[in-house]
Amino acid sequence: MTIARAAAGSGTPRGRRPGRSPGDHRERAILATAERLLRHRAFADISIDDLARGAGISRPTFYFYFPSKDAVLLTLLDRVTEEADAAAAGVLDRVAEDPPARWRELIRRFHDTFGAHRAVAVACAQVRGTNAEVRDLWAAVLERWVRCTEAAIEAERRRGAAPDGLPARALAIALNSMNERVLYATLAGDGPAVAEADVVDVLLDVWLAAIYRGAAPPPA
Amino acid sequence: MTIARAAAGSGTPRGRRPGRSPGDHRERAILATAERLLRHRAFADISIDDLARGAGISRPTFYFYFPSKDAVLLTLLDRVTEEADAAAAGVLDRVAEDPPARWRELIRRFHDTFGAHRAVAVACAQVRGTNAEVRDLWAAVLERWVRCTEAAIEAERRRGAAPDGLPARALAIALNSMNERVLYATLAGDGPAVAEADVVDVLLDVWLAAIYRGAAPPPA
DNA sequence: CCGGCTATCAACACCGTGTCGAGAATCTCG
DNA sequence: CGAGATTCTCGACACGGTGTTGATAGCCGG
Repeated sequence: MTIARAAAGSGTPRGRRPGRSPGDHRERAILATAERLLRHRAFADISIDDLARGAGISRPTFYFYFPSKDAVLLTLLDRVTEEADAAAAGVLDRVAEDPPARWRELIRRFHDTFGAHRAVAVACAQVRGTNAEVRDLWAAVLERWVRCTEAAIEAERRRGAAPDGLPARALAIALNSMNERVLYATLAGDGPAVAEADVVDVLLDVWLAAIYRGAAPPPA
Repeated sequence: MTIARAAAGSGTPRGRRPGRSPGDHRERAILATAERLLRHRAFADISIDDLARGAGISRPTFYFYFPSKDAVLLTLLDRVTEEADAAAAGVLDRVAEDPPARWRELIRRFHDTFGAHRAVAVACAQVRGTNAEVRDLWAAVLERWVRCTEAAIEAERRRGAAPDGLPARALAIALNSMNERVLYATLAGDGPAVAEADVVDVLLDVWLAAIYRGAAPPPA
């Protein structure tokens, strides 16, 4: 299964045609300001006024481009998850060629993508608690990844590389949830965390143990 | 290692002597109101006025008992984690007697405790993003559990029941993080989740695979 | 050159938080 | 008992952030 986006689109929020208009420039400026401020301040500590001023407009004008502060973050999240999807695309289709290397590649790419946008990732994790749209978007993204993982585990089982055991879906949920939480703790430095240099290998180790049960998986 | 609380105390917030005073009654009323309202509304949607009215006092009077809305939740969280600590206490000291049963018992007790107070648990998870005190308290609690897990894994390795591999601390962090996230998703019904009836066994399965690597652990 | 779309902002209404200062109720001890 | 401290209470206020309204300015096509 290849990761494919379900046209979550959400393109330009207001009724302007996409392309080269003065308003398009402003919209980008707001998004850039948000990502910039997020590097030094928590999302809750950034006001709409900060975003507007950073983009060189007044607060009411902000509302011409986005319906709320949360919508800005949602757009940012959408971009990042799109990037992560692209980075992960196809990796799992070739798991059998060299299982440990492929699984590692998958985990590493997620780590790299979210590491490159950690300000956005951290802000989304923080806001997910209070904002239903962010929560739902993230849930949908995670669901896609869970399904990919599930399909790959089942494929490994079919070719006899992985033993049966837990339902593939339950296992896929547990492993992806672990990755989310561990990666977040590492990137945000929040709570007990694994060192950033080790985190990919630690996660990989648990994935392989849970999927293959100690038996070294044979390449196809 | 037995779980022991580090006297996080935080007892009565204002300068009253603990015991049977009219103010003590009010304080309990506020806490009870918070836990009750949390069952039907998100924490962010509950105002200090709601809490005050629920406890039969005015908003300014609320501030006599708690410095903020978040402080109420913090007190609630402190209670629940205390309960979880008590439930988990000692279980890991006897892992070797019957490893699968003991590890399962540990996971099940956490599940039961947080399941019994899911409104508080869910609210804390949501607020952790924006409130440093809740985040820090939770981080400290998790750190204790990680250390217990770590010690138990090392003990299993010393007696030859578990093979060497990942540093015990890294493994303990990964597994506890997985539990936190998966349990939260299940209790809150947020995102891809394992059915509540299965969640303990799913988590246990990954723990055993990661710790013992497919080799059935011998009892002492 | 006019009607409609894009874009802008000052001013306003609203809501929740937290503080202040003035009290009432209760307790303590000479 | 009653004077002084302490516990407890709330009306009224100041503040800061959100989202809306209505008026206005540029711009582009017909």
